[in-house]
Amino acid sequence: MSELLAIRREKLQAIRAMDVRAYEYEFQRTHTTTEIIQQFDEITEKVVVRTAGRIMAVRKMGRASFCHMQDESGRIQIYVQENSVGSRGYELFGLLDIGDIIGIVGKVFRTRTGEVTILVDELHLLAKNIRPIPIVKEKDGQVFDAFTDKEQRYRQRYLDLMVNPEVREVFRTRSRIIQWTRDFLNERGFLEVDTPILQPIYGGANARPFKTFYNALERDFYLRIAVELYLKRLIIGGFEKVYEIGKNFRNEGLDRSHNPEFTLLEFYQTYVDYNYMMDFVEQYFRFLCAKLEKSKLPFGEYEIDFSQPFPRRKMFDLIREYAGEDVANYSESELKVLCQKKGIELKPDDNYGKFIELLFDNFVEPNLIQPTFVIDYPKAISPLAKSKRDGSVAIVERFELYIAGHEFVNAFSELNDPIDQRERLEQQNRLRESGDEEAQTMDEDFVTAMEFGMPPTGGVGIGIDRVVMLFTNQVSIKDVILFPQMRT
RNA sequence: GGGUGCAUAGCUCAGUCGGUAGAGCAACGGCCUUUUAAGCCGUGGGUCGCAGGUUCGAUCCCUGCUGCACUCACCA
Repeated sequence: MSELLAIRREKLQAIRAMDVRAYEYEFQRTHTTTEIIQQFDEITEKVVVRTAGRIMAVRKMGRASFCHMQDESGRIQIYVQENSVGSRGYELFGLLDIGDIIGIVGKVFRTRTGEVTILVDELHLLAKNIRPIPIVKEKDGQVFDAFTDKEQRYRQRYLDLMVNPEVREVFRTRSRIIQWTRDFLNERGFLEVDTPILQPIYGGANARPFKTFYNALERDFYLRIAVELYLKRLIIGGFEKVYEIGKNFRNEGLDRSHNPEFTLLEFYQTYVDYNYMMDFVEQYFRFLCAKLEKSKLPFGEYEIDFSQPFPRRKMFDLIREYAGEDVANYSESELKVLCQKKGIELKPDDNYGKFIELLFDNFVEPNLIQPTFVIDYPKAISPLAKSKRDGSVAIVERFELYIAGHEFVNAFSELNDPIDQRERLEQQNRLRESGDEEAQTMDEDFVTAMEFGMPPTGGVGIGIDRVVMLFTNQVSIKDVILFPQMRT
Protein backbone atom coordinates (compact mmCIF):
# COMPACT_ATOMS: atom_id res chain seq x y z
CA MET A 1 0.00 0.00 0.00
CA SER A 2 2.68 2.49 1.00
CA GLU A 3 4.42 1.60 -2.25
CA LEU A 4 1.29 2.40 -4.25
CA LEU A 5 0.87 5.69 -2.42
CA ALA A 6 4.51 6.63 -2.88
CA ILE A 7 4.36 6.01 -6.62
CA ARG A 8 1.37 8.28 -7.01
CA ARG A 9 3.05 11.04 -5.02
CA GLU A 10 6.09 10.72 -7.22
CA LYS A 11 3.82 11.16 -10.23
CA LEU A 12 2.31 14.21 -8.60
CA GLN A 13 5.81 15.68 -8.22
CA ALA A 14 6.62 14.85 -11.84
CA ILE A 15 3.42 16.57 -12.96
CA ARG A 16 4.33 19.66 -10.98
CA ALA A 17 7.82 19.53 -12.43
CA MET A 18 6.15 19.85 -15.85
CA ASP A 19 4.63 23.09 -14.54
CA VAL A 20 1.16 21.60 -14.69
CA ARG A 21 -1.36 22.45 -11.98
CA ALA A 22 -2.43 19.19 -10.32
CA TYR A 23 -5.51 20.66 -8.65
CA GLU A 24 -7.31 22.97 -11.05
CA TYR A 25 -9.75 25.74 -10.17
CA GLU A 26 -12.44 25.29 -12.81
CA PHE A 27 -13.26 23.73 -16.12
CA GLN A 28 -15.98 24.81 -18.51
CA ARG A 29 -18.01 21.89 -19.82
CA THR A 30 -20.18 21.95 -22.93
CA HIS A 31 -21.65 18.48 -22.47
CA THR A 32 -21.95 15.72 -19.95
CA THR A 33 -20.72 12.31 -21.06
CA THR A 34 -24.25 11.09 -21.56
CA GLU A 35 -25.25 14.16 -23.56
CA ILE A 36 -22.38 13.49 -25.94
CA ILE A 37 -23.56 9.94 -26.52
CA GLN A 38 -27.18 11.02 -26.93
CA GLN A 39 -26.33 13.86 -29.31
CA PHE A 40 -23.75 11.92 -31.26
CA ASP A 41 -25.45 12.23 -34.64
CA GLU A 42 -25.61 16.04 -34.45
CA ILE A 43 -22.14 16.68 -33.07
CA THR A 44 -20.05 13.98 -34.65
CA GLU A 45 -16.79 15.14 -36.24
CA LYS A 46 -17.96 18.79 -36.22
CA VAL A 47 -18.53 20.08 -32.72
CA VAL A 48 -15.73 20.56 -30.24
CA VAL A 49 -16.93 19.16 -26.95
CA ARG A 50 -15.57 19.84 -23.47
CA THR A 51 -16.38 17.37 -20.76
CA ALA A 52 -14.97 16.33 -17.41
CA GLY A 53 -14.93 13.36 -15.11
CA ARG A 54 -12.97 10.64 -13.39
CA ILE A 55 -10.75 8.18 -15.23
CA MET A 56 -12.20 4.72 -14.52
CA ALA A 57 -10.26 2.52 -16.94
CA VAL A 58 -7.14 2.87 -19.05
CA ARG A 59 -5.96 0.78 -22.00
CA LYS A 60 -2.53 1.90 -23.16
CA MET A 61 -1.25 0.96 -26.59
CA GLY A 62 2.01 2.76 -26.92
CA ARG A 63 1.55 6.16 -28.48
CA ALA A 64 -2.23 6.07 -28.16
CA SER A 65 -4.57 4.99 -25.40
CA PHE A 66 -8.21 4.47 -24.65
CA CYS A 67 -9.79 5.42 -21.34
CA HIS A 68 -13.22 5.47 -19.87
CA MET A 69 -14.15 8.57 -17.96
CA GLN A 70 -17.16 8.88 -15.73
CA ASP A 71 -19.29 11.78 -14.61
CA GLU A 72 -22.55 11.77 -12.71
CA SER A 73 -24.53 11.12 -15.89
CA GLY A 74 -22.57 8.07 -17.01
CA ARG A 75 -19.35 7.25 -18.76
CA ILE A 76 -17.74 7.68 -22.14
CA GLN A 77 -14.67 6.36 -23.89
CA ILE A 78 -11.91 8.79 -24.80
CA TYR A 79 -9.04 8.24 -27.21
CA VAL A 80 -5.81 9.96 -26.30
CA GLN A 81 -3.41 9.98 -29.20
CA GLU A 82 0.06 11.47 -29.13
CA ASN A 83 -0.61 13.01 -32.56
CA SER A 84 -3.60 14.86 -31.16
CA VAL A 85 -2.52 15.93 -27.70
CA GLY A 86 1.12 16.47 -28.60
CA SER A 87 4.20 14.98 -27.00
CA ARG A 88 3.86 17.12 -23.87
CA GLY A 89 0.20 16.22 -23.57
CA TYR A 90 0.99 12.55 -23.94
CA GLU A 91 3.79 12.83 -21.41
CA LEU A 92 1.27 14.24 -18.95
CA PHE A 93 -1.15 11.47 -19.84
CA GLY A 94 1.55 8.96 -18.98
CA LEU A 95 1.59 10.31 -15.43
CA LEU A 96 -2.15 9.93 -14.92
CA ASP A 97 -3.90 7.14 -13.05
CA ILE A 98 -7.28 5.56 -12.74
CA GLY A 99 -9.12 7.83 -10.32
CA ASP A 100 -7.77 11.14 -11.63
CA ILE A 101 -10.26 13.86 -12.47
CA ILE A 102 -9.66 15.29 -15.93
CA GLY A 103 -11.24 17.71 -18.35
CA ILE A 104 -10.92 17.11 -22.05
CA VAL A 105 -11.52 18.95 -25.30
CA GLY A 106 -12.07 17.04 -28.51
CA LYS A 107 -14.34 15.78 -31.24
CA VAL A 108 -16.52 12.73 -31.26
CA PHE A 109 -16.26 9.68 -33.50
CA ARG A 110 -17.13 6.02 -33.51
CA THR A 111 -14.49 3.32 -33.21
CA ARG A 112 -14.45 0.27 -35.44
CA THR A 113 -16.58 -1.56 -32.95
CA GLY A 114 -19.04 1.33 -32.92
CA GLU A 115 -18.44 2.85 -29.51
CA VAL A 116 -18.92 6.61 -29.30
CA THR A 117 -15.53 7.99 -28.39
CA ILE A 118 -13.93 11.39 -27.93
CA LEU A 119 -10.69 12.01 -29.80
CA VAL A 120 -8.89 14.18 -27.28
CA ASP A 121 -7.20 17.35 -28.51
CA GLU A 122 -6.55 18.89 -25.11
CA LEU A 123 -6.10 17.05 -21.86
CA HIS A 124 -6.44 18.98 -18.58
CA LEU A 125 -5.69 17.50 -15.21
CA LEU A 126 -8.27 18.80 -12.75
CA ALA A 127 -7.44 16.75 -9.65
CA LYS A 128 -4.70 14.17 -9.15
CA ASN A 129 -5.62 10.95 -7.39
CA ILE A 130 -2.97 9.78 -4.92
CA ARG A 131 -4.81 6.77 -3.49
CA PRO A 132 -5.90 3.91 -5.74
CA ILE A 133 -9.63 3.33 -6.14
CA PRO A 134 -11.13 -0.18 -6.36
CA ILE A 135 -10.97 -1.45 -9.91
CA VAL A 136 -14.20 -2.91 -11.24
CA LYS A 137 -14.21 -4.47 -14.68
CA GLU A 138 -17.15 -5.37 -16.78
CA LYS A 139 -17.90 -7.30 -19.94
CA ASP A 140 -21.30 -7.91 -21.52
CA GLY A 141 -23.00 -6.76 -18.36
CA GLN A 142 -21.00 -9.18 -16.24
CA VAL A 143 -19.05 -7.48 -13.47
CA PHE A 144 -15.65 -8.68 -12.36
CA ASP A 145 -14.00 -8.02 -9.03
CA ALA A 146 -16.90 -5.87 -7.88
CA PHE A 147 -16.32 -3.74 -4.80
CA THR A 148 -18.58 -5.71 -2.49
CA ASP A 149 -17.19 -5.52 1.03
CA LYS A 150 -20.21 -4.13 2.89
CA GLU A 151 -18.24 -2.65 5.70
CA GLN A 152 -15.98 -0.70 3.38
CA ARG A 153 -18.89 0.29 1.16
CA TYR A 154 -20.75 1.84 4.09
CA ARG A 155 -17.74 3.37 5.81
CA GLN A 156 -16.32 4.76 2.58
CA ARG A 157 -19.55 5.42 0.76
CA TYR A 158 -17.74 7.73 -1.68
CA LEU A 159 -15.94 4.68 -3.07
CA ASP A 160 -19.17 2.74 -3.25
CA LEU A 161 -20.81 5.56 -5.18
CA MET A 162 -17.77 5.95 -7.39
CA VAL A 163 -17.60 2.38 -8.58
CA ASN A 164 -21.09 0.94 -8.10
CA PRO A 165 -23.54 2.68 -10.44
CA GLU A 166 -26.55 0.80 -9.06
CA VAL A 167 -25.84 2.38 -5.67
CA ARG A 168 -25.98 5.85 -7.21
CA GLU A 169 -29.29 4.87 -8.75
CA VAL A 170 -30.77 3.82 -5.39
CA PHE A 171 -29.95 7.20 -3.88
CA ARG A 172 -31.27 9.08 -6.90
CA THR A 173 -34.52 7.16 -6.46
CA ARG A 174 -34.50 7.99 -2.76
CA SER A 175 -34.21 11.67 -3.56
CA ARG A 176 -37.01 11.46 -6.09
CA ILE A 177 -39.31 9.59 -3.68
CA ILE A 178 -38.86 12.32 -1.10
CA GLN A 179 -39.45 14.98 -3.71
CA TRP A 180 -42.59 13.19 -4.93
CA THR A 181 -43.78 12.87 -1.37
CA ARG A 182 -43.51 16.64 -0.98
CA ASP A 183 -45.26 17.10 -4.32
CA PHE A 184 -48.09 14.79 -3.28
CA LEU A 185 -48.68 16.67 -0.05
CA ASN A 186 -48.09 20.16 -1.43
CA GLU A 187 -50.53 19.53 -4.28
CA ARG A 188 -53.14 18.65 -1.67
CA GLY A 189 -52.68 21.84 0.28
CA PHE A 190 -50.34 20.68 3.03
CA LEU A 191 -47.90 23.07 4.67
CA GLU A 192 -44.38 21.79 5.28
CA VAL A 193 -43.04 22.80 8.69
CA ASP A 194 -39.93 22.38 10.84
CA THR A 195 -40.25 21.56 14.49
CA PRO A 196 -37.56 21.15 17.15
CA ILE A 197 -35.17 18.25 17.01
CA LEU A 198 -33.72 19.12 20.42
CA GLN A 199 -36.54 18.77 22.88
CA PRO A 200 -36.81 19.23 26.66
CA ILE A 201 -39.51 16.54 26.76
CA TYR A 202 -39.68 13.82 24.13
CA GLY A 203 -42.91 12.23 23.08
CA GLY A 204 -45.16 11.01 20.32
CA ALA A 205 -43.91 7.44 20.19
CA ASN A 206 -42.90 4.58 22.42
CA ALA A 207 -39.13 4.52 22.29
CA ARG A 208 -36.03 5.36 24.25
CA PRO A 209 -34.42 8.67 23.29
CA PHE A 210 -30.88 9.91 22.88
CA LYS A 211 -30.07 12.27 25.70
CA THR A 212 -27.76 15.27 25.58
CA PHE A 213 -26.84 18.07 27.93
CA TYR A 214 -27.67 21.66 27.11
CA ASN A 215 -24.94 23.65 28.82
CA ALA A 216 -26.59 27.08 28.79
CA LEU A 217 -29.82 25.77 30.25
CA GLU A 218 -28.02 23.36 32.54
CA ARG A 219 -30.39 20.50 31.87
CA ASP A 220 -30.85 17.38 29.82
CA PHE A 221 -32.41 17.59 26.39
CA TYR A 222 -33.54 14.80 24.12
CA LEU A 223 -33.31 14.19 20.41
CA ARG A 224 -36.80 13.81 19.09
CA ILE A 225 -38.32 10.36 18.66
CA ALA A 226 -41.33 11.73 16.73
CA VAL A 227 -42.75 15.03 15.58
CA GLU A 228 -46.33 14.17 16.51
CA LEU A 229 -46.87 16.41 19.52
CA TYR A 230 -45.45 19.49 17.83
CA LEU A 231 -47.48 19.00 14.66
CA LYS A 232 -50.62 18.65 16.75
CA ARG A 233 -49.80 21.94 18.46
CA LEU A 234 -49.77 23.47 14.99
CA ILE A 235 -53.16 21.92 14.25
CA ILE A 236 -54.41 23.45 17.47
CA GLY A 237 -52.90 26.74 16.34
CA GLY A 238 -55.04 26.69 13.24
CA PHE A 239 -53.02 25.14 10.43
CA GLU A 240 -55.32 22.57 8.87
CA LYS A 241 -52.89 20.42 6.90
CA VAL A 242 -49.28 20.17 8.00
CA TYR A 243 -46.42 17.80 7.44
CA GLU A 244 -42.79 17.33 8.31
CA ILE A 245 -40.16 15.08 6.78
CA GLY A 246 -37.12 14.73 8.94
CA LYS A 247 -34.73 12.76 11.01
CA ASN A 248 -35.92 11.10 14.18
CA PHE A 249 -33.69 9.36 16.67
CA ARG A 250 -34.38 6.26 18.68
CA ASN A 251 -31.89 4.79 21.08
CA GLU A 252 -32.18 1.20 19.99
CA GLY A 253 -30.22 -1.55 18.34
CA LEU A 254 -29.09 -1.65 14.74
CA ASP A 255 -30.32 -4.23 12.31
CA ARG A 256 -31.24 -4.41 8.71
CA SER A 257 -34.50 -2.58 9.17
CA HIS A 258 -33.44 -0.15 11.91
CA ASN A 259 -31.00 2.71 11.90
CA PRO A 260 -30.92 4.87 15.06
CA GLU A 261 -31.49 8.01 13.02
CA PHE A 262 -34.12 7.55 10.39
CA THR A 263 -36.34 9.66 8.21
CA LEU A 264 -39.96 9.90 9.17
CA LEU A 265 -42.83 11.63 7.44
CA GLU A 266 -45.74 12.72 9.56
CA PHE A 267 -48.78 14.58 8.32
CA TYR A 268 -51.96 15.78 9.96
CA GLN A 269 -55.22 16.95 8.47
CA THR A 270 -58.15 18.45 10.33
CA TYR A 271 -61.75 17.25 10.13
CA VAL A 272 -60.86 13.79 8.82
CA ASP A 273 -60.59 10.41 10.52
CA TYR A 274 -58.54 7.29 10.05
CA ASN A 275 -60.86 5.98 7.33
CA TYR A 276 -60.08 9.04 5.23
CA MET A 277 -56.40 8.59 5.95
CA MET A 278 -56.45 4.97 4.79
CA ASP A 279 -57.74 6.13 1.43
CA PHE A 280 -55.16 8.88 1.42
CA VAL A 281 -52.26 6.56 2.22
CA GLU A 282 -53.40 4.14 -0.46
CA GLN A 283 -53.41 7.00 -2.93
CA TYR A 284 -49.94 8.01 -1.80
CA PHE A 285 -48.50 4.56 -2.53
CA ARG A 286 -50.27 4.45 -5.89
CA PHE A 287 -48.90 7.92 -6.63
CA LEU A 288 -45.34 6.70 -6.05
CA CYS A 289 -46.01 3.62 -8.18
CA ALA A 290 -47.27 5.82 -10.98
CA LYS A 291 -44.22 8.05 -10.76
CA LEU A 292 -41.99 4.99 -11.00
CA GLU A 293 -44.24 3.54 -13.68
CA LYS A 294 -44.80 0.31 -11.77
CA SER A 295 -47.80 -1.37 -10.21
CA LYS A 296 -46.00 -4.48 -9.01
CA LEU A 297 -42.70 -4.31 -7.20
CA PRO A 298 -40.18 -7.04 -6.62
CA PHE A 299 -39.10 -6.92 -2.99
CA GLY A 300 -36.76 -9.56 -1.67
CA GLU A 301 -38.45 -12.88 -2.24
CA TYR A 302 -41.86 -11.29 -2.87
CA GLU A 303 -43.68 -9.40 -5.54
CA ILE A 304 -45.78 -6.64 -4.05
CA ASP A 305 -48.95 -5.77 -5.95
CA PHE A 306 -50.29 -2.25 -5.47
CA SER A 307 -52.98 -2.48 -8.11
CA GLN A 308 -55.60 -4.02 -5.82
CA PRO A 309 -57.41 -2.20 -2.98
CA PHE A 310 -55.54 -2.72 0.29
CA PRO A 311 -57.59 -4.98 2.58
CA ARG A 312 -58.58 -3.46 5.94
CA ARG A 313 -58.46 -6.08 8.65
CA LYS A 314 -59.23 -5.73 12.33
CA MET A 315 -56.31 -6.63 14.53
CA PHE A 316 -58.28 -9.06 16.66
CA ASP A 317 -59.69 -10.77 13.56
CA LEU A 318 -56.17 -11.30 12.25
CA ILE A 319 -55.02 -12.72 15.56
CA ARG A 320 -57.99 -15.07 15.51
CA GLU A 321 -57.16 -16.08 11.95
CA TYR A 322 -53.43 -16.64 12.37
CA ALA A 323 -53.07 -17.52 16.05
CA GLY A 324 -56.34 -19.42 16.22
CA GLU A 325 -57.57 -17.63 19.29
CA ASP A 326 -60.25 -14.97 19.78
CA VAL A 327 -58.63 -12.67 22.29
CA ALA A 328 -61.06 -9.76 21.95
CA ASN A 329 -62.49 -10.30 25.42
CA TYR A 330 -59.42 -11.76 27.10
CA SER A 331 -58.16 -10.31 30.33
CA GLU A 332 -54.51 -9.48 30.87
CA SER A 333 -53.90 -12.68 32.79
CA GLU A 334 -55.68 -14.81 30.17
CA LEU A 335 -53.47 -13.25 27.51
CA LYS A 336 -50.39 -13.98 29.52
CA VAL A 337 -51.35 -17.64 29.79
CA LEU A 338 -52.05 -17.76 26.06
CA CYS A 339 -48.68 -16.22 25.17
CA GLN A 340 -46.91 -18.70 27.40
CA LYS A 341 -48.89 -21.55 25.88
CA LYS A 342 -47.84 -20.34 22.42
CA GLY A 343 -44.19 -20.37 23.44
CA ILE A 344 -43.66 -16.62 23.37
CA GLU A 345 -40.89 -15.34 25.60
CA LEU A 346 -42.23 -12.85 28.12
CA LYS A 347 -40.59 -10.24 30.29
CA PRO A 348 -41.69 -9.58 33.87
CA ASP A 349 -43.12 -6.11 33.18
CA ASP A 350 -45.06 -7.08 30.03
CA ASN A 351 -48.69 -5.99 30.22
CA TYR A 352 -51.97 -6.30 28.33
CA GLY A 353 -50.89 -4.18 25.37
CA LYS A 354 -47.58 -5.96 25.15
CA PHE A 355 -49.23 -9.38 25.07
CA ILE A 356 -51.45 -8.34 22.18
CA GLU A 357 -48.47 -6.92 20.32
CA LEU A 358 -46.47 -10.08 20.89
CA LEU A 359 -49.25 -12.28 19.55
CA PHE A 360 -49.61 -10.03 16.55
CA ASP A 361 -45.88 -9.78 15.84
CA ASN A 362 -45.32 -13.51 16.18
CA PHE A 363 -48.32 -14.91 14.36
CA VAL A 364 -49.78 -12.25 12.11
CA GLU A 365 -47.07 -9.89 10.95
CA PRO A 366 -45.01 -12.41 8.95
CA ASN A 367 -48.12 -13.26 6.94
CA LEU A 368 -48.96 -9.73 5.84
CA ILE A 369 -47.08 -9.67 2.56
CA GLN A 370 -49.36 -7.76 0.23
CA PRO A 371 -50.31 -4.26 1.40
CA THR A 372 -52.74 -4.66 4.27
CA PHE A 373 -54.24 -2.13 6.67
CA VAL A 374 -54.42 -3.50 10.17
CA ILE A 375 -57.09 -1.53 12.02
CA ASP A 376 -58.52 -1.04 15.49
CA TYR A 377 -55.71 -1.45 17.97
CA PRO A 378 -55.88 -1.91 21.72
CA LYS A 379 -56.12 1.39 23.54
CA ALA A 380 -53.42 0.22 25.94
CA ILE A 381 -50.72 0.54 23.27
CA SER A 382 -52.13 3.64 21.57
CA PRO A 383 -52.13 6.55 24.03
CA LEU A 384 -52.53 9.23 21.36
CA ALA A 385 -55.38 7.63 19.39
CA LYS A 386 -59.07 8.26 19.78
CA SER A 387 -61.37 5.59 21.15
CA LYS A 388 -63.41 3.65 18.65
CA ARG A 389 -66.64 5.55 17.96
CA ASP A 390 -68.81 2.46 18.40
CA GLY A 391 -68.24 2.64 22.13
CA SER A 392 -65.70 -0.19 22.50
CA VAL A 393 -63.81 0.82 25.58
CA ALA A 394 -60.53 -0.94 24.85
CA ILE A 395 -60.19 -0.22 21.13
CA VAL A 396 -58.94 2.86 19.32
CA GLU A 397 -59.21 4.10 15.75
CA ARG A 398 -55.72 3.31 14.61
CA PHE A 399 -54.29 1.62 11.57
CA GLU A 400 -50.92 0.41 10.45
CA LEU A 401 -50.05 -0.52 6.89
CA TYR A 402 -48.09 -3.72 6.56
CA ILE A 403 -46.17 -4.75 3.47
CA ALA A 404 -43.81 -7.71 3.15
CA GLY A 405 -44.23 -8.39 6.86
CA HIS A 406 -43.04 -4.93 7.88
CA GLU A 407 -44.82 -1.92 9.27
CA PHE A 408 -44.72 1.04 6.91
CA VAL A 409 -47.40 3.38 8.22
CA ASN A 410 -48.92 4.15 11.60
CA ALA A 411 -51.96 6.40 11.84
CA PHE A 412 -54.86 7.40 14.06
CA SER A 413 -58.00 9.31 14.39
CA GLU A 414 -56.14 11.64 16.71
CA LEU A 415 -57.25 11.90 20.27
CA ASN A 416 -58.54 15.43 20.81
CA ASP A 417 -60.27 15.07 24.17
CA PRO A 418 -57.84 16.75 26.59
CA ILE A 419 -59.18 15.02 29.67
CA ASP A 420 -58.87 11.60 28.05
CA GLN A 421 -55.43 12.55 26.75
CA ARG A 422 -54.24 13.54 30.20
CA GLU A 423 -55.44 10.27 31.66
CA ARG A 424 -53.74 8.26 28.93
CA LEU A 425 -50.41 10.03 29.43
CA GLU A 426 -50.71 9.64 33.17
CA GLN A 427 -51.23 5.94 32.58
CA GLN A 428 -48.09 5.92 30.40
CA ASN A 429 -46.23 7.68 33.17
CA ARG A 430 -47.24 4.97 35.59
CA LEU A 431 -45.91 2.38 33.19
CA ARG A 432 -42.64 4.28 32.98
CA GLU A 433 -42.35 4.43 36.71
CA SER A 434 -42.91 0.71 36.92
CA GLY A 435 -40.05 0.11 34.52
CA ASP A 436 -41.29 0.44 30.93
CA GLU A 437 -38.51 2.54 29.46
CA GLU A 438 -40.41 3.05 26.23
CA ALA A 439 -43.62 4.35 27.74
CA GLN A 440 -44.48 7.92 26.86
CA THR A 441 -43.89 10.96 29.02
CA MET A 442 -46.39 13.45 30.32
CA ASP A 443 -46.12 16.63 28.27
CA GLU A 444 -48.04 19.24 30.24
CA ASP A 445 -47.79 21.88 27.56
CA PHE A 446 -49.16 19.50 24.96
CA VAL A 447 -52.17 18.65 27.09
CA THR A 448 -52.66 22.33 27.92
CA ALA A 449 -52.64 23.10 24.21
CA MET A 450 -55.31 20.49 23.64
CA GLU A 451 -57.42 22.04 26.37
CA PHE A 452 -57.71 25.12 24.16
CA GLY A 453 -59.52 22.97 21.63
CA MET A 454 -58.13 20.64 18.97
CA PRO A 455 -60.25 19.91 15.93
CA PRO A 456 -60.91 16.32 14.87
CA THR A 457 -57.78 15.30 13.05
CA GLY A 458 -56.36 12.39 11.11
CA GLY A 459 -52.63 11.84 11.54
CA VAL A 460 -50.18 9.58 9.73
CA GLY A 461 -46.53 8.58 10.14
CA ILE A 462 -44.61 6.88 7.36
CA GLY A 463 -41.10 5.48 7.60
CA ILE A 464 -39.50 6.97 4.54
CA ASP A 465 -36.40 4.77 4.63
CA ARG A 466 -38.63 1.73 4.44
CA VAL A 467 -40.61 3.20 1.57
CA VAL A 468 -37.33 3.72 -0.26
CA MET A 469 -36.31 0.14 0.54
CA LEU A 470 -39.58 -1.09 -0.92
CA PHE A 471 -39.36 0.91 -4.11
CA THR A 472 -35.67 0.19 -4.71
CA ASN A 473 -35.83 -3.48 -3.69
CA GLN A 474 -33.24 -3.15 -0.95
CA VAL A 475 -33.67 -5.47 2.02
CA SER A 476 -31.21 -3.64 4.27
CA ILE A 477 -31.88 -0.13 5.53
CA LYS A 478 -28.14 0.50 5.32
CA ASP A 479 -28.49 0.36 1.56
CA VAL A 480 -30.90 3.30 1.46
CA ILE A 481 -29.09 5.52 3.97
CA LEU A 482 -25.98 7.20 2.56
CA PHE A 483 -24.02 7.05 5.78
CA PRO A 484 -25.58 4.35 7.95
CA GLN A 485 -24.62 4.12 11.59
CA MET A 486 -21.53 1.97 12.08
CA ARG A 487 -19.70 1.01 15.23
CA THR A 488 -16.65 3.15 15.72
C1' G B 1 -27.59 -7.63 24.65
C1' G B 2 -27.77 -13.40 22.92
C1' G B 3 -26.54 -17.07 18.95
C1' U B 4 -24.01 -18.47 14.23
C1' G B 5 -20.48 -17.24 10.56
C1' C B 6 -16.62 -14.27 8.51
C1' A B 7 -11.77 -11.08 8.82
C1' U B 8 -5.22 -13.30 3.97
C1' A B 9 -1.89 -7.94 -1.25
C1' G B 10 -5.14 -1.56 -3.22
C1' C B 11 -9.85 -4.81 -5.13
C1' U B 12 -11.98 -9.97 -5.71
C1' C B 13 -10.53 -14.49 -3.72
C1' A B 14 -7.42 -19.30 -3.14
C1' G B 15 -4.31 -21.70 0.53
C1' U B 16 -1.37 -23.80 4.58
C1' C B 17 -4.18 -31.79 8.04
C1' G B 18 1.02 -26.11 12.36
C1' G B 19 7.19 -25.29 9.15
C1' U B 20 6.21 -17.07 8.42
C1' A B 21 1.78 -17.53 1.79
C1' G B 22 -0.49 -17.61 -3.91
C1' A B 23 -3.88 -16.19 -8.42
C1' G B 24 -6.55 -12.54 -11.43
C1' C B 25 -7.14 -7.41 -11.70
C1' A B 26 -4.53 -2.87 -10.02
C1' A B 27 0.85 -1.01 -9.60
C1' C B 28 6.05 -0.75 -11.76
C1' G B 29 9.53 -1.63 -16.37
C1' G B 30 9.45 -3.04 -21.78
C1' C B 31 6.66 -3.66 -26.84
C1' C B 32 2.31 -1.90 -29.15
C1' U B 33 -1.64 4.71 -32.70
C1' U B 34 -9.35 2.08 -33.22
C1' U B 35 -8.67 -0.87 -27.90
C1' U B 36 -12.62 -2.24 -24.61
C1' A B 37 -12.34 -7.70 -18.54
C1' A B 38 -7.00 -4.93 -24.68
C1' G B 39 -2.76 -8.21 -25.50
C1' C B 40 2.39 -10.11 -24.91
C1' C B 41 7.21 -10.27 -21.83
C1' G B 42 9.24 -9.12 -17.12
C1' U B 43 9.23 -7.00 -11.77
C1' G B 44 7.77 -5.55 -7.05
C1' G B 45 3.99 -5.77 -3.30
C1' G B 46 1.49 -8.97 2.70
C1' U B 47 3.67 -7.51 10.83
C1' C B 48 -2.51 -13.44 7.02
C1' G B 49 -8.04 -7.98 11.98
C1' C B 50 -5.84 -6.93 17.31
C1' A B 51 -3.91 -9.05 22.04
C1' G B 52 -2.62 -13.23 24.70
C1' G B 53 -1.99 -18.77 25.19
C1' U B 54 -0.34 -23.82 23.59
C1' U B 55 4.05 -25.35 20.69
C1' C B 56 10.87 -26.13 18.99
C1' G B 57 7.79 -23.23 15.59
C1' A B 58 1.13 -20.14 14.85
C1' U B 59 -1.61 -16.97 9.41
C1' C B 60 -3.64 -22.07 10.65
C1' C B 61 -5.12 -24.82 17.15
C1' C B 62 -7.23 -22.35 21.95
C1' U B 63 -8.99 -17.81 24.75
C1' G B 64 -10.23 -12.76 24.82
C1' C B 65 -11.13 -8.26 22.09
C1' U B 66 -12.67 -5.30 17.73
C1' G B 67 -15.38 -4.91 13.23
C1' C B 68 -18.86 -6.80 9.61
C1' A B 69 -22.88 -10.16 7.87
C1' C B 70 -26.99 -13.20 9.14
C1' U B 71 -30.29 -14.13 13.15
C1' C B 72 -33.11 -13.60 18.00
C1' A B 73 -34.65 -9.81 21.40
C1' C B 74 -36.48 -4.36 20.84
C1' C B 75 -38.56 -0.84 17.72
C1' A B 76 -40.31 2.24 12.55
